[in-house]
Amino acid sequence: MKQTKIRNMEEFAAVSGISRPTVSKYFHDPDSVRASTRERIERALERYDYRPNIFAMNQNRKLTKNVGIVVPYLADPFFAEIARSIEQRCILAGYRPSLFSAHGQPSLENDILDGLRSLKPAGVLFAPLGRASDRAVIEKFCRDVPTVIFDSLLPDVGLALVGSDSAQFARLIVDYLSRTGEPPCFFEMKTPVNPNAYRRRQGYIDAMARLGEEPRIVQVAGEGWEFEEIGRREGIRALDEGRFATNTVLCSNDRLAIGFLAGCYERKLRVGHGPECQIRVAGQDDHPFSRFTCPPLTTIAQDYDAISSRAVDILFRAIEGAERTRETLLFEGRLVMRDSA
Amino acid sequence: MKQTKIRNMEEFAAVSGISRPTVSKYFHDPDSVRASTRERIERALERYDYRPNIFAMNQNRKLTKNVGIVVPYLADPFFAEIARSIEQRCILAGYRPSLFSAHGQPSLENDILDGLRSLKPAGVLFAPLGRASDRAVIEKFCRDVPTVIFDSLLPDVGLALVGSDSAQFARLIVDYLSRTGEPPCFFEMKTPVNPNAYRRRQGYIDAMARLGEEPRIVQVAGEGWEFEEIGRREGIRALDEGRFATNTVLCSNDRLAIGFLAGCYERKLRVGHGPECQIRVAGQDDHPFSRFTCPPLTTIAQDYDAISSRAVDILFRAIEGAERTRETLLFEGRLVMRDSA
DNA sequence: ATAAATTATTTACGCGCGGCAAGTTTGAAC
DNA sequence: GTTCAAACTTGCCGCGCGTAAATAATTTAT
Repeated sequence: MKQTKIRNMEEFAAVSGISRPTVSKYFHDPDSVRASTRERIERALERYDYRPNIFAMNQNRKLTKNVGIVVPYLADPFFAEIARSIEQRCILAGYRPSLFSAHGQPSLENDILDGLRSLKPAGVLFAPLGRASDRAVIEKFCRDVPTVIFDSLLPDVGLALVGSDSAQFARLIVDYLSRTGEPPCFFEMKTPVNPNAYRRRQGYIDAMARLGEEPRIVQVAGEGWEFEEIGRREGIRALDEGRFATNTVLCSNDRLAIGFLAGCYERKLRVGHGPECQIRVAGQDDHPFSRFTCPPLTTIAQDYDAISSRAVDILFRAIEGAERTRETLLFEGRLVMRDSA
Repeated sequence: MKQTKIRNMEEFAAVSGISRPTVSKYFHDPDSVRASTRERIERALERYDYRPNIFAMNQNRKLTKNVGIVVPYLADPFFAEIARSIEQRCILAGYRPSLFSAHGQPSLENDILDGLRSLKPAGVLFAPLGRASDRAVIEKFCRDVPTVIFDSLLPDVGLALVGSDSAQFARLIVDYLSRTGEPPCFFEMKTPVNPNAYRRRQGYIDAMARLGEEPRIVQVAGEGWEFEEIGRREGIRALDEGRFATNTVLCSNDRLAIGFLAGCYERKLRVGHGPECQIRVAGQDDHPFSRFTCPPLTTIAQDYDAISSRAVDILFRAIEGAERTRETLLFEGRLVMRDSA
């Protein structure tokens, strides 16, 4: 690397022997210049440590390479994982992802969308808070910025909806639980933050109906995103009140199940499918921690990879011009049998 | 809000009846203009939906309002939580935080620091990967950009080091465990990713020495950031090989302990301090999930709030001009007694 | 070889704002 | 009413790059 400091594209163009507009074109898309030109630029790039000023670049570009990733709650390892996956894919595709978390707060979600606007993003991958989200704000945002919605599937917004097939999840786990023991009760929050929760409840009801079983839903109080604590505290309460009609509990999601397991432990209930066990517990999501609970949690694994890869794919296709009508993509889950049920 | 679209600061200055340079000054710091002027601008701000072009702003500003937050592994809820806390504080202070995770990969960490440069950040709050970090890269970065290091305290870099007092952590938990039962063995990875781990080991050795006890360190194999899996798998192996000389195990951190608890469960060991229990397990960190393990994990709570608030504080003081020598701030932990020990 | 198509270069301008310097107004203290 | 510093205005340049149009060079096709 030479000592001479390159201050701007002008100087870099000079040392590479190419005109500035062509160099600019190269940085926009390296394949848009002749191979010989590209080689000369890249040779200069190796000798001099130059990179375009990103602020000057984005100032006039019609379409930036910025991509926003917005999740509702980053302290949930599920979202951390999917955000990581999406982030990597964006980088591979040559974009600049920026990660944001609403931290469970609707007002923060609005602020994020608002701030995202000034980044002039080429597109956004957005998992909304859900029920608490400000529909009007999101609708307006999606009208202005190409947005793929994932996880929390708000109807009628964005380029596409990418998530999991709640009905299939429910069939899979309800069938399994019923086949191997008593049919499950469904444990959930009365007013869940996530619209998926409603689909999961309905999925449970339908799956039970298919088996000719009466649905047994146990709804508990609790607000916010501290699912584990709600699962533990309200799970204990429900256990004490004898609200579970069978010895099998299907939790609306893994975090609730993790809390519920802690509650079972506190009440000295043996959890699992062994002969000496008193209760079976299952979750949904395959949360990163669910294999380390005691006992390890039987659950339905979301297809992280498929969701992130398709969401990113759809966004970039849309950005690169392919007009398309709004589509909804639902991926199937996989039964992960562990010891809890 | 009026219909007239404001295209730039010039036009906004016109409708607010203030000159553009003064408006510019206002956006840089609202308190730097006269109260009456500020009021006129803010009235216009309510009527017209204008905000400065962030790219044009940052292009020429000597000091941007950008702040980088870099953590080693965002899928760890500990880092997600502390990142959240830091992020909020930055926003409150009027800065624009950008969050990055190295996802456990040193090359990605380097890329992040590299990319951060082009954001011209006013400052960076940085929790390095630790042992795997590229010292030379980090040193160079810290020379160019005001950086406060937290969590993973790499010596001799950055404006300041903010973290936890490992020696005090060890004294607290070792004293407690020894007072209430057998003195603890220390369970850790042989080649931990985090330099804190070395300090924790040393803290354990010193704390044992103070009590006149021989240190009993159980080191296990395992690379990377999947601590829970390492704790489970290698914990089982160590148990099977009878490597724990006492019935009490202090894990280097909570994630390892969470995995170790899963291993104990698999080996049907009763964990806790009750009379019928066979083994006691403790961790360090007060990981968000540690109160939902079975049994709930006894641990030492890191002072998240103090760490994030002081780190941010130091950074902003430094940015705003107060020259200071490098300082190291270590916060004490708090013993969190739960059922596991 | 020549014509036609593609790709580079030159030239010129604009983006939206920061920042400076010189002059003007404001408002509080005397 | 005067004084005077602080706050404001006017005018202008620069930042680093995008982009467009016209021209020139190169490649490909005929």
